Amino acid sequence: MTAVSCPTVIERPRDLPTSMQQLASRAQYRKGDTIYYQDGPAEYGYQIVTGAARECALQPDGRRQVVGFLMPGDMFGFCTPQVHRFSGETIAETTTIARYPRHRVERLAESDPEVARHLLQLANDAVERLQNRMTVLTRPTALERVSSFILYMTDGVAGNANNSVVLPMSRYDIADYLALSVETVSRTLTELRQRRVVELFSARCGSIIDRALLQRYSENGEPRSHASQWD
Amino acid sequence: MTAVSCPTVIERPRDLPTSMQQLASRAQYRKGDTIYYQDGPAEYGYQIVTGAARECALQPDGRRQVVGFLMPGDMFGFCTPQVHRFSGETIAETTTIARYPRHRVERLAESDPEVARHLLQLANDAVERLQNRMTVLTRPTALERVSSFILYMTDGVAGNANNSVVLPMSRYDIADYLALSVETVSRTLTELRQRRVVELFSARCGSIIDRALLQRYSENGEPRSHASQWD
DNA sequence: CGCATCATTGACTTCCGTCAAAGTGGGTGG
DNA sequence: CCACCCACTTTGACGGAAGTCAATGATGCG
Repeated sequence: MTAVSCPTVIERPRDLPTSMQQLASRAQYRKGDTIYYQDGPAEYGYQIVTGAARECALQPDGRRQVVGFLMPGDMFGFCTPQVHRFSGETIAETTTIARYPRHRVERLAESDPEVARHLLQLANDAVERLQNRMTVLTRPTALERVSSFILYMTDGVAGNANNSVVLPMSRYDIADYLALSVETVSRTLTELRQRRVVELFSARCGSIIDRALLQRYSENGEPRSHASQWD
Repeated sequence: MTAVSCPTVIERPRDLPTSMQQLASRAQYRKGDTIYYQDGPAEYGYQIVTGAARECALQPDGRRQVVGFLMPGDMFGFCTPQVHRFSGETIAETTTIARYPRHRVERLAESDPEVARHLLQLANDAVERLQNRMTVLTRPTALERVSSFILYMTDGVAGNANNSVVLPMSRYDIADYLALSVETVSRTLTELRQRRVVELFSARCGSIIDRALLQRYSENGEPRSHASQWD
């Protein structure tokens, strides 16, 4: 069972009030489609039905951050000001997404406390996603970041009791998520493979061989913190 | 006026509904006091009245992250599950904080849509704080991170039209916020001082000499992103 | 006045980013 | 069906930036 210790609390399943579900419409996307644009109007909230997506932030200097990955069941685009802070883009070859008109959801929330509670919950989820990434970004070494990431991608994924790893996103996406160069991501994966901690059947699909070790790697590196000067 | 481009949208002022304000009680803290504990019950939300505080995450391996700094007007501890993900600790010698019982606020939100809206807004603020830090953490060089940080600490601070910089927190706090070593933070500040971009009257107090340059430093470094493979 | 905490500086080493090049695989069109 | 192409992935060599270790300065509080 090995209770997972750190950043990997994911919120995949979500039971919505039917009053809210009824507002949804579905849309099909193909790989690389933009669901919504950064700085564009935030008219809808979304939920992945099948496939996968990513949230990106394009910075003024042209750099790209991948802020989070979205898997089936994940909801996103609800906790945002009038204008999207990120863009949402599909990753998987074909992705189905349920779309909720935000203003109607919000109107519903005014009268239905249960819906309001769910909206707050969605905000919490968004915070959690961000915090997951932050945790990973504070790890000083590439080995720790990549290890964390692999664990993150296996834990909490629906129907994944075993140790299989599926990476729907490219190495570039991973690199921009972990704030590393592609080369470093690739090298680190190779190293994990050579150390027989994971095995990869193909570039994007494999399994964990030694989960405990991976866990240790992800928390590895000597403490470099300056905790509690005042007890 | 040089519109600030990037990570520095802060949300200092906050007009709360009086129905919510009436729930508040005040408390005095001294430097280093813990306002609430990570993994402890989240019974209250808070607002800094005077002084300053930090949110910290202690990781299982013993490392500390400083997740964010809280200045007068900032609200925090509202957007959290039953249990605090962070701890909250005061930084300033004496800090006054308004305390809102969460369950009463939430109960109020069930009947008062305006309060509910404010709660969502607070979630947005939390997201914004996290995203500020994330933006900074993705900057590859220490110069960029420290420059961003200085700008972050001057922009949006109430009543700071000028270029004065006040750093209520220690170098260690800054280091744990930027995920750098203390030495690197110190060295980088020294370098900024030598290049006459900032001046420091004391370790924690100074002013910006060349804001434009600081801005450039904070966005410096060649793009290292892998944007839009599929345009 | 003295100690403890915080801050700075220096020397050395390691890790990662950059540049460059080769390898892989899947999809499309001939 | 095959071949080509393009996007993606991997690997290698090199240099620079930041972490670590160690020591010295500053500052503030008792």
